[in-house]
Amino acid sequence: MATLETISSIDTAARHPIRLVANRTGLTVDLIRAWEKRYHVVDPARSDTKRRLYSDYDIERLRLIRIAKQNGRRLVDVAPLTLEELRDVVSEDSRYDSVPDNQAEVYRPSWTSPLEATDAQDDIDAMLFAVQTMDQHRFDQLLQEGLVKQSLPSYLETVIGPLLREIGESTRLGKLRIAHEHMATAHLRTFIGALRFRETYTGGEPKIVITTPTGQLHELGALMIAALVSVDGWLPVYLGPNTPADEIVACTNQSGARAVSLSLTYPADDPRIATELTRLRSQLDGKIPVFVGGAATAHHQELISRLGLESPPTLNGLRHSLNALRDRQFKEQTA
Amino acid sequence: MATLETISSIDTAARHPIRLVANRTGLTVDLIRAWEKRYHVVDPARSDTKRRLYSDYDIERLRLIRIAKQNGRRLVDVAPLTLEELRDVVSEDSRYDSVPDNQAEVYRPSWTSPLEATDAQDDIDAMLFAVQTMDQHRFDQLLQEGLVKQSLPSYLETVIGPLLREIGESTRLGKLRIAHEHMATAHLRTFIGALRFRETYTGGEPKIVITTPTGQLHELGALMIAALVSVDGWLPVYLGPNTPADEIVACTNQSGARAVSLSLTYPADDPRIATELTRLRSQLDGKIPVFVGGAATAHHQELISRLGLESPPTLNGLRHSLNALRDRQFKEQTA
DNA sequence: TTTGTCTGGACAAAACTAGGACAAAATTGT
DNA sequence: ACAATTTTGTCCTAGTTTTGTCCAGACAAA
Repeated sequence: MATLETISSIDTAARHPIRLVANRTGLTVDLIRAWEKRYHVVDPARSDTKRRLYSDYDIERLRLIRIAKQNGRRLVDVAPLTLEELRDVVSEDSRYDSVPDNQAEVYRPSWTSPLEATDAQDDIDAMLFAVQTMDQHRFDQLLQEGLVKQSLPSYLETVIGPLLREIGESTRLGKLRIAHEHMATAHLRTFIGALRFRETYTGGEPKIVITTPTGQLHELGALMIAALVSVDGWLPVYLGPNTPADEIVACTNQSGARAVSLSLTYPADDPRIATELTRLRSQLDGKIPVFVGGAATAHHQELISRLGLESPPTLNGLRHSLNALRDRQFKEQTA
Repeated sequence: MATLETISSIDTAARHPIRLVANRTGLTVDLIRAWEKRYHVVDPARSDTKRRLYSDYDIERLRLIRIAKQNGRRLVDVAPLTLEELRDVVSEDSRYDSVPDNQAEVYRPSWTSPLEATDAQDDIDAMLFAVQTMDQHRFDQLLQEGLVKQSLPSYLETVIGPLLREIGESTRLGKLRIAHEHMATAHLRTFIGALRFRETYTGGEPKIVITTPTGQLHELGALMIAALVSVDGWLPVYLGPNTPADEIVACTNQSGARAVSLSLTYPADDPRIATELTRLRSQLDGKIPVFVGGAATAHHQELISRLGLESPPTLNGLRHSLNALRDRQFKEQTA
């Protein structure tokens, strides 16, 4: 029923200029015309002065075809499909390439990684420059543009994470003022926070409580985790920074969360970290795993292993553990 | 969805000269006239000597049309639309502004609720209930829906502000746990932060530095101000909470801001407030006004008047002061 | 007087169209 | 594995339409 509604809500009469179509689909104007010329991907109506006029239906088609191409389909194959067939193709593809695991990382062709590496560093440098010149608009723009280039997980890992470290470092060395760091942090808080809303919720997702323990005031790491796990179908219960251990426990119980993730960054040697982690682990249901990550994790390795907490070395490691956990719990549930 | 003002709150009295309209919309005087001549985009009233006199309604229209053009719309298509239709068009386009990079097809729930004028307190109660039950999704939904019913300024004043106070109060009284408050705060941080990006940026806006002084860790008040002033055509330079006075000064100078706004909430009796405000006022160019607001402002009235800071009693008071300031400075500029 | 706005028209830049060229990337054949 | 072929994105030219800016002379406001 929902699909019927959706289909009927597409206006086949609305007429949009090619520029708008390019904006919405992410294709270039040239490309849209080329596709039409070669494969009759769409057949837009014309104005009385021969300008192309597209319907919502056309736009949806083009968007889907772009996605199908990204998934490796050839234009010749998808061009003649109807909208419904396109949807099927796209949703089928999306089932497979969602989670690139660590091994796939290793098998990457050699030419990609140096290219991406320099690319990412260029982006980061541009962002740092925008911060230094207090060009907020440019900063936001760069953040937004960078996201289009790659998947959210790799973007967080290769751009946002390093950017945060460089900003912190530069401020410590006096290359940036505190005001610059503040501005950048505030914008990143907004940007990363907004990422979570790109995902849809069905209501059946397993929950994970994400926060930082008492004394840890930097929330961006935790927020990145929240954005990250929602990609993989978890529903983050995000509590912001500085949450006491017993509040984490209460929240986990009330929400029925299946896991907890904590971010530790600064100060690394705060003695409260040890007491809070210990209390958390002792009060929390033993079946619920506690993940810790962040720059300060290294200072507490001994404690972490003694308490039986998990500290995946990379974001991808965390994703992997969570996916395994979700699948395992799902099996137990249905068994 | 991106409703910033509702019709009822827009003054239809025609009184603005064309220069001011150009200033506020980011269009040139010539262009406004050309649009009127060719497409009847607006039909301003005239003075007895045939000068064009624009209403707030006209200005809002022109702003929206300018945005629609940026999104790729043709003037011929948008010119005949009503303000309501324009809003729909613009908000629809803005949904596609950033091209989704993932392959999952996302169906957004279609338009759900009829806009009924409910009491603000009902909304707040519903939000509090969502917080108490840790129903994040519902909470976000309520925040979003509430915004549709009224203009952003009145929404902040009548709903978000009181909601914040009630959450703080309830937590203090033990009706809510700290975890609830944290969750609500984190979501509100994301929500209000995202509001700023609904505004367009022409490059000509006067800037205002917005933050909280050292020791004041609650940023939501400041963030509300940032969202608020951007409605009126200011560009907020938002620094987050806890910024030392000399950093505020440095930032104001580097960005060329024309005003500073500080939010004081908790703790109200922190002695650093006095020292930081004093230092700020003494180091800052005397021509740049400093606005202070927030729950803790009442505790420092004497200091504020002694230093010559401004503390408008309401958000609307702040808006008026800023609008007056902008128009005054604009006149000086062109004189 | 000086500055700003008015009308109407002229002009130039930007955007779109059609057709085709070209090179990089992907696929196929040997 | 290598070369030939096809596919695909980008770019170019030249003609048209759309859109932004500018100008001139008259009048109004400061």
